[in-house]
Amino acid sequence: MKILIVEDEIGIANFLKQGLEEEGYDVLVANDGKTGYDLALSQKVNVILLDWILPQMTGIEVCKSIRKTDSKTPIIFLTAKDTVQETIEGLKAGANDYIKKPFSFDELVERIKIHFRNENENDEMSLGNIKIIKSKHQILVDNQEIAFTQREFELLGYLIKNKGKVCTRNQIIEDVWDIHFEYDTGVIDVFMNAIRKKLNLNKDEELIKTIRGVGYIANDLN
Amino acid sequence: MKILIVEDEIGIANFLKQGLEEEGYDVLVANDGKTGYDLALSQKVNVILLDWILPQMTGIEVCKSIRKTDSKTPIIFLTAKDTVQETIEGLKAGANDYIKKPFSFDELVERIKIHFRNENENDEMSLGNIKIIKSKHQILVDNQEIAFTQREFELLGYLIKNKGKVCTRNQIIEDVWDIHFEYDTGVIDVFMNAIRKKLNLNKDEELIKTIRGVGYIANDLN
DNA sequence: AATAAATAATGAAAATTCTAATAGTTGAAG
DNA sequence: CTTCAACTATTAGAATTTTCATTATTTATT
Repeated sequence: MKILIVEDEIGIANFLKQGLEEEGYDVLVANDGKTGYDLALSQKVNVILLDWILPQMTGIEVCKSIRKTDSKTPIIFLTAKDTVQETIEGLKAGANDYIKKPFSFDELVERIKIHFRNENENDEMSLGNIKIIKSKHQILVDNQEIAFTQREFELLGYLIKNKGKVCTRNQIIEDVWDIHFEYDTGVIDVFMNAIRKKLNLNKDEELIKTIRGVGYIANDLN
Repeated sequence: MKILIVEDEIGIANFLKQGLEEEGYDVLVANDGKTGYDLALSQKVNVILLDWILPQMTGIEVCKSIRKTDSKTPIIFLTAKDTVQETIEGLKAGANDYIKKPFSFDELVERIKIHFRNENENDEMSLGNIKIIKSKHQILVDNQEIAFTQREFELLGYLIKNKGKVCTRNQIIEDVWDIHFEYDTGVIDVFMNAIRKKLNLNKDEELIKTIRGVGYIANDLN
């Protein structure tokens, strides 16, 4: 998890860098707007902390320029410009949050974490003797790898991520198939069948259960 | 775009409701925590504005309960509890933003818009004589519909959404194929070929160009 | 200008995904 | 306890997606 700090006051930059490194983040510092802009586009950065008043390019300019090519990376303004007008200008430039100096470091950390919540989704998850490793695209049953296709992998991953909760067919179509228009299909059942076959589960086993009229649920048996 | 307001002070709730409706949002109001929680789960809401002090369930309880089953819908605390401690508690409960009363209505609107940026992606887009309508899953060339498969549709849509910018093969695999693990493939080229055939474009036409060594770009010709 | 090396386009076969039809189950109503 | 209706599982075949090999094109080098 890499954070880019764009801040010209060395003292503040160092204070932030040290604090965030203690929190376990990789930190990159740029002391002027132009360098910040270049780093934002060239490095894979997860969050950008941006001052407003900077040499070379202002924070607003940096923010707008980044947004021209990258609409996703979260940008947090961190500035002494504290009027409502300025806050709105910063947000309109494409920022995701706007924190006024002086700020609480703990609150900053918490506001940074908001943007990591999704990326933090566990790379490794397990359900009974099944283990799933997203980054390697692997599924192990009793430490033995079993080949899963893309869709099978995603569907099983989704059920395990939500283990203990019922996943409705609608939720599955939305979240796994990413289909947001009206669509009537029986494809989920077909894939559940394929997954159960590969895992050697028959349909009355507790590990993955059918909830009649609703959907499916994965259960850790403790 | 539907906003749920969970607020027990009728005056504030009405003020917010009216203001947000003028901004063009659909607004739903709950006057106590329990009702708010029920509505949040039963209705398809895009953003939730949450007060802290509420009858039945506190905002914190509502927030935590929603997050148990719904980890996505943005929750914005809107409260008079203004200490750093409380802000952090609110954010840790799963909120996405924390605005202290009294607040500027304009700033609230701007902070709400942050969460709509992604969903606001244009339903209709065009490139030259090509028109794409996401909600209907349609592609029209000179007002004549042409059948596209799912992947073809998504890839062309991605290029048009980013028209004027080069899309690298890596970006395309990440954003269109949603593949985040190491993966070497030539599948993009195959689909570009299929798309060009359907659109009757040969490879040196300006509308969709190959950028050698990088990827592809869609260009509006003006 | 000729050649080689790298990259892209293309076609066809393989694999996956999806549809649609059939068989099997479940649970409610009588 | 049966019967029926609604839902789920399973299968096979159709459509889409992906891989892989071949051909074509571009760029750099001689």
